[in-house]
Amino acid sequence: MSTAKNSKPTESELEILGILWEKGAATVRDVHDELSKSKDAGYTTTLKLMQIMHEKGYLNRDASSKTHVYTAAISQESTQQQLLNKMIDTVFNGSASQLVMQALGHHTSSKEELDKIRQYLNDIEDQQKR
Amino acid sequence: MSTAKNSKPTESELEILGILWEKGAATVRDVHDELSKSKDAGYTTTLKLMQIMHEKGYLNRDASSKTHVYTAAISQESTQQQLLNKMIDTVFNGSASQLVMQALGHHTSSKEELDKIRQYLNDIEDQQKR
DNA sequence: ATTTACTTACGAAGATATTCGTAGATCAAT
DNA sequence: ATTGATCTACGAATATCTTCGTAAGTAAAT
Repeated sequence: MSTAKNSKPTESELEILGILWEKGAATVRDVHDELSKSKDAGYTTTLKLMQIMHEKGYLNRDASSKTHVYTAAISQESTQQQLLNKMIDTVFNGSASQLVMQALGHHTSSKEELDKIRQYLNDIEDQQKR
Repeated sequence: MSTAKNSKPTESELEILGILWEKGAATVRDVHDELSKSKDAGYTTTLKLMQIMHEKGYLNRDASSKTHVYTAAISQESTQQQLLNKMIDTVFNGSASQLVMQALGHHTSSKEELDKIRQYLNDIEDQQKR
């Protein structure tokens, strides 16, 4: 069986998922308008994509009114994890910490963010002790 | 202009790049044998892929002898960065630290690795002070 | 010189992702 | 009731990725 969880959204699908994760629920029009800010695509293109995503199980659809309302059917977190795992595996030789350092090295992070990560490291270590 | 640096290798291309990053230089045969351990593909498939990658500028080719010798034309680090940036952008709402924590949370890391990351955090902070 | 075992080049089929035109439904405003 | 705006459904064109068969070249072994 191939659930929505373990297959991999395409690039375009991720853009749409991103919008839905942010908005919660949205119509094709909502998504399309948002998408148009950064991209140039026809309305029916967005529609078609969202229909396909619904078929694949990535999106829920409320079709009770004429204008359908969509929500993401897969969580942002599980999708992030999915993609991270694959990336660690294929591009970072299986080393999560290598990925972490690379990510930190080229992004200016505020002191607050860095502290938050430190705190997180401590939490992990505590948890592993038990 | 679209240099090799800012476009994105496909899944199959990444597998080949991974092998070349590790081996340094290799023939199609070398790569194919390595690939065959985890995958099931014909020799000419690997050949074709590597030819295309050469056209795209991902690979260098030494064709001075009958059997050509390839090396990666794009560095592992820049490719990692490229993919990370895109991922942070599209899936992690632009927050590198969010990605970092997600990556750490679901991978058991040794104390040594965690310490290495702490050290890294300190280095970054030092650098940003100046 | 012929055979054998490789190699590259080429073209095309197959699979998947992306794009969009057109038709038909729905509904509000005239 | 007709018009106009907006929606979904559908099918098909286009683009991109992946796969592999076949031909032709090269070199070593017989």
